[in-house]
Amino acid sequence: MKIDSRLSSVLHALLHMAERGSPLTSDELACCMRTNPVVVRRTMGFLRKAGIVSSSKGHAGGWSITADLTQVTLRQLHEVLGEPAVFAIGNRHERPECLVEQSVNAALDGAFQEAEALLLDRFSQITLAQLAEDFACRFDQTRPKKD
Amino acid sequence: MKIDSRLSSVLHALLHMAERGSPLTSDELACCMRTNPVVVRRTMGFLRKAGIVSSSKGHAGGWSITADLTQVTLRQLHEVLGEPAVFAIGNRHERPECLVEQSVNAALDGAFQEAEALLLDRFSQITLAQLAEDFACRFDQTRPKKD
DNA sequence: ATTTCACGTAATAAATAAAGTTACATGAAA
DNA sequence: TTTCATGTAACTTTATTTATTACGTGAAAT
Repeated sequence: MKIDSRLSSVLHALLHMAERGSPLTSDELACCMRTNPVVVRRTMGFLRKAGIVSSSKGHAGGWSITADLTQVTLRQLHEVLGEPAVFAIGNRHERPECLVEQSVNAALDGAFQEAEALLLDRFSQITLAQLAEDFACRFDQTRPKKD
Repeated sequence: MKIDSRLSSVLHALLHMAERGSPLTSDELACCMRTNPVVVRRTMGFLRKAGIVSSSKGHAGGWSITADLTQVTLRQLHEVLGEPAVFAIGNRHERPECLVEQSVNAALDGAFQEAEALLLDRFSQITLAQLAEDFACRFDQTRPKKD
């Protein structure tokens, strides 16, 4: 199953942008995410439309964060990316005529909806600022002698 | 994203088999599941290896349930099918060197693990017998005049 | 016996969707 | 006016699931 890693990708990009003050180009982001600059532009375009980042052309251009890191949650980013399907498993037919299949779907849907609600709730409780702080801790731990 | 609907499929098949006393052929199952008999045999083969169903060749052959419907849970079936990946979204790289990406992964993994645990817990609480009963209710509701 | 039926399985093809790539237009700064 | 960087369309690649074809095995009916 090929999974959608765009949320992971944009988070990675956003944190790098938060670390660096000046704009990062699509090529730079593509390099640290091991992907292609066009893919970066395509994906970051969703965030631009949502006002989370801005892009500028020409010399010293690139991508910058415009939103407040404490206000952007993972859930918002998930929505901005078009709320892609969360699950890789699911019903064979969405609206079956067969009563047997309707029972099966009802049972599975109930479980999936609960799990998705939990996931989105967790996503809504994590902000970019928290991730940036977590990164700062990890970074400090790699330089234990700095006292 | 192409989702794995095998769990849905085998549940559908198992309930049809529970309704009917005699064995159902792969062609019959394929017909009601709108798929191919070879796909049915391939998927049901996992359940046969797990001792949930048996198959017989020749005239009047086909698939039968051997397990107790009250003992088979959706979680067991999920395991029998090889515990396929639950989520369609995930990390870009599983073990990144980049500290930024490690922070991102840690946050996402935590949420995913909680949601998966909830889903599997729900799955473990639903038995084939419960689904069969749910179907019986739906069936009765389509024949309200029967008294 | 032998014909029919149905599963078992390998090998291959088709379908699907994300990701990657190419190409070129737009616009800003040096 | 040259260089740099984004914006986007179109196309290709890649990975994976599902579907299909083909043939083998074995059980039951005639």
